Amino acid sequence: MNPPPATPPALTDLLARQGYRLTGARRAILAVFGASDTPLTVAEIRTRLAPYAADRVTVYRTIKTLVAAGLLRVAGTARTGARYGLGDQIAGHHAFLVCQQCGRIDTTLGCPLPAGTVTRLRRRLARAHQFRLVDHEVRLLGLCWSCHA
Amino acid sequence: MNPPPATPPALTDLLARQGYRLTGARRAILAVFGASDTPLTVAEIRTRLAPYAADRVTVYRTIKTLVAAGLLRVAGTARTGARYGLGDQIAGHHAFLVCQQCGRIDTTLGCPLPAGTVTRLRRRLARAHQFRLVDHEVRLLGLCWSCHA
DNA sequence: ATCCTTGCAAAAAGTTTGCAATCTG
DNA sequence: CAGATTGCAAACTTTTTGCAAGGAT
Repeated sequence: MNPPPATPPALTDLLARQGYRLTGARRAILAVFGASDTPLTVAEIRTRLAPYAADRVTVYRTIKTLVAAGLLRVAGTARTGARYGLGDQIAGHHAFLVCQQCGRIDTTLGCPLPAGTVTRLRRRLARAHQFRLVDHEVRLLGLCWSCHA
Repeated sequence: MNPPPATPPALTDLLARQGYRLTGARRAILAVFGASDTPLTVAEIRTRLAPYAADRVTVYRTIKTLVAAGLLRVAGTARTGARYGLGDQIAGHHAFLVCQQCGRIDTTLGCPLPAGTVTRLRRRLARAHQFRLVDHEVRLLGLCWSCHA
C-alpha cells in the first residue's frame, strides 16, 4: 500500500486505543470518511482512495473492522451497495436525508426526535413487544435540492 | 403455476383497479404477505409459497411490480437479502423493530413520533437543507425477545 | 520475531436480463 | 387474440473466504 494521507488523529487514536493496528489502508480509508459529509459505498471509497489505492477486498475487510470498532456505521443498504458513514460517537447522533430520486444520502445535524421520545419508546417497547431498544435510525425520504428544481 | 390460495380481496382489488392482471403468482404472493405480520425476504416468500411454488425470478419481478403498485414497500436490506412488507396504505404507518442479532424485523402498531414532529421537521428541512420531505421511516434497533433471553 | 493485515484468485449470495412458452382480460 | 406474465438459463454485482506474502508493534 502507498504512503497514507493525512488522517484525523481523533480517528486513528480511537482505533489505536482499542488495540487495532494503524495500517496504511485504515489510515487512508479513515481519511476518506473524515473528508466526506455523506455516507459512501465501497466503490465510492475506492474512487476517493485515488493514489492510495487499496484492493476491493481490503476495503470490505477494513470497513468491517471499523464498524466493529465503532468508528463507522451502516448508513443504508441498496442493491447498488451498502453505504457507510462515521458512527454516532464521532459525527454526533443524526438522521439520514435520503433523496428518493437520485439516491443521495445526507445527514442532519442532530437527532430530529423531541427530547424524551426515545426514553418513552424504550419503556413502551419493553412492555408491549419484549424488545430491548438499543439504537434508532430516522430516515427522512424526499427530494434533495438538485432534484426538485 | 398451481391454483392460487385465498388472497385478501382488499389486496387483489387494489391491483386490479390499477390495471394489473390478477395472475396466480401475484395472488399467491399477496396471500403470503396477507398472512404474515413481519417483512419477508425473497427466500422466505418462496418457502411460504409452498405448494404454489413460483420461480425465484418470478418472485423478484412480482415484488417489483407490487412495490410499484404501492402494495409492498422495502422494509430493510441486509446481506441476507432485502425484506418486503405490506405498504403503509394497507398496513398503516408504522416503524420497524429490527433485531440486531437475528435480523428479524417486526412492525410497531403506529408511528412512534409524537404528533407535530413531522410537520415541524418538514419546515426545518426545507429551510436548512432545501430538502422536500415526503415520507419518513423509523427503524428501532435492538434485541428481540428470543435474542435477549 | 510474531501474528495481524493485505492482495490475489476464486467462490458464494442476491438480483437482473433475454427469450420462448403460457396465461389473462 | 393481443399483449402481459412466467419459467428457465445465464449473466451481473456485491460480498465473502482461502492462502501466501507483506507490514505493524
